[in-house]
Amino acid sequence: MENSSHRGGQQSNPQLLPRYLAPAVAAAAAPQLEHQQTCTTNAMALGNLGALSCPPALVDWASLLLPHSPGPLLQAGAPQHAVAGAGGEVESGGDHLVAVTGGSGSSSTAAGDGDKATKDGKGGGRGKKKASRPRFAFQTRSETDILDDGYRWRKYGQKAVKNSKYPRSYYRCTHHTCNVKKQVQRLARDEGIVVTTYEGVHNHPCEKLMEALSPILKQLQLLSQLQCTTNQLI
DNA sequence: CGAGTTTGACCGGCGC
DNA sequence: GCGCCGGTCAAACTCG
Repeated sequence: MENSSHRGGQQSNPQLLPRYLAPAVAAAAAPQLEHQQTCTTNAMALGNLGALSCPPALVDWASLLLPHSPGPLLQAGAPQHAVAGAGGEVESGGDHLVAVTGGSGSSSTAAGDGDKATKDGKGGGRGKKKASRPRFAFQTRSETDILDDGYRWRKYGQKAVKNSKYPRSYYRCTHHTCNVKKQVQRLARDEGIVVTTYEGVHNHPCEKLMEALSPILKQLQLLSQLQCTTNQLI
């Protein structure tokens, strides 16, 4: 039906340049933002690289490649629209996006960190107990519902949501050891805005990001090696 | 044939 | 206790 645009697991968003970089940053940054914290404008702006005017110079790219690397990913920019709705609500912010996070909020997501515990029959582990996982929501102004954030997602459900003519889609990271989920929903009052909510922390590097950055990292390595040898010669 | 999507059903939480 | 609603499951289906 809808969402058929991302068949094959690859989501595409034509408006993003290195498309996977942008949301990947946001996604990777998500874990850094603990509950009830907010994102910086830059972090959010990264959600739409097409409109990104200043390069994310302060982004610690290397840390992005590490699933759990600590430290600030994005440091620039003053917080713009820090919306902290209780329960991880998302509010319309600037032109592009605004992030919000919240602990567990009203979500009844189960799946603590180890996936469904047991399956007692059909729908066994459903909605066990709310385990508060890091949640991170942001909005993007996009014509396509799906952001290509560099990770591979598998859709496992779609629901019509009350007070919204647009359904909410549920995705899970396809990485076997990773149980990060995300919800995608188009805003009812502004259909140009797509709200993406990430839940959980990827415990693996972003494939596309690695793929894209590896040549650059390689070059950097070579350069530093070269510099070392020249320093020794001098 | 494997991987991913669709979709109806199921289940638990929550408000009344 | 009941009904609503959101989140998840899983069979059926599609696609490469």
